[in-house]
Amino acid sequence: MTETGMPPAESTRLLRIHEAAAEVGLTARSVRYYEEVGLLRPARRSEGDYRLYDESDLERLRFIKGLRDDAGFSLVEISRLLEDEAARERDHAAFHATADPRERLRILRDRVASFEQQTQTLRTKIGRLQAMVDETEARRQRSLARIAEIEREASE
Amino acid sequence: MTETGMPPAESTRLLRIHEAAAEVGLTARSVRYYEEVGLLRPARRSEGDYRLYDESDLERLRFIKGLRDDAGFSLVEISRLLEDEAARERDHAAFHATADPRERLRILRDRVASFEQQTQTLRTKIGRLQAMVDETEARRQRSLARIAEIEREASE
DNA sequence: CCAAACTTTCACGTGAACGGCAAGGTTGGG
DNA sequence: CCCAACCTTGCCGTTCACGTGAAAGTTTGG
Repeated sequence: MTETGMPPAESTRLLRIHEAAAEVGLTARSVRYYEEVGLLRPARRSEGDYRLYDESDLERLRFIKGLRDDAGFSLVEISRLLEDEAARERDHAAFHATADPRERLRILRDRVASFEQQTQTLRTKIGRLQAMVDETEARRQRSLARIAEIEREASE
Repeated sequence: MTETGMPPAESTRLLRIHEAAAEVGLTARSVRYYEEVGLLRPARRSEGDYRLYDESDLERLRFIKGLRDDAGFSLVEISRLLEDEAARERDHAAFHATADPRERLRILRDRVASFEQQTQTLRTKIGRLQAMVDETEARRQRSLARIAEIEREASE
């Protein structure tokens, strides 16, 4: 009996909350909190009610952390962005539930629209940041101009 | 005596806190708070101790609001970015205090370095947002590919 | 099978970023 | 000079995003 012990070599390895949190750079408390406020659907549970996370959960956590830290979105804003994500997941299920190509096309087109909405939100933010960069650049240029001026005067 | 009443036709008109706040889209409470935590140097005061703001104060407030709302920086982060700004202002004073071209050049070069630091911080943030856009774009592309696939199958 | 290490829920605590109110002083038009 | 409409400094309240126990149950290596 050399090959009996392994539970079906599961899809992906399941992590408990501290492992999962560490993996994506969060704390267990944050992860529970995100579930509490509805950013995450309730996680799967072990026999003894421990939360278990798979790779797709980690991806979602990374996405949330990215929006929070990198983009500076509030959890409410993230929640709005993730509603689209949730809709996409529902669509994903619906997609596999039907074999009708017309229906499948409709679902996919919705997904595309949803992605476009998301990039739009992000690009708006990028645009505002870029405006600030431009302004700072302009001020830098003015300083450079004054430097040049002084150097010109000095060389006369 | 037709031209006596005007107090020196001041540099720029001075606004009281509510006017100034409204002008830049903040609340008076926030402005006082920003002063309290050191984001703003204490404002000038009127005879009766009312805070008075000029155009340069408004610029600073707009800058803070931009970092807060557009960039999503915390006040602590903004504070760090504004330390540079404060240094620039000190330099500005020092600049006008000296007539030595060599000294003036040094001050201006510091300013330029400070601006470059600031754009660097903002660009880092833009980069992270761009990465998220790219990822979303990639997912959109995959959906488009599947749409094309289904349409191809349908046309056979 | 037992102890150490992890987990659960519940509940209260905390720092950031203000909101709102009270009790007073200031300004400016009439 | 007066009064309505502003402002001042406290100071307590609130929301968000968690931190930090406490008390109890679960997992796992030895």
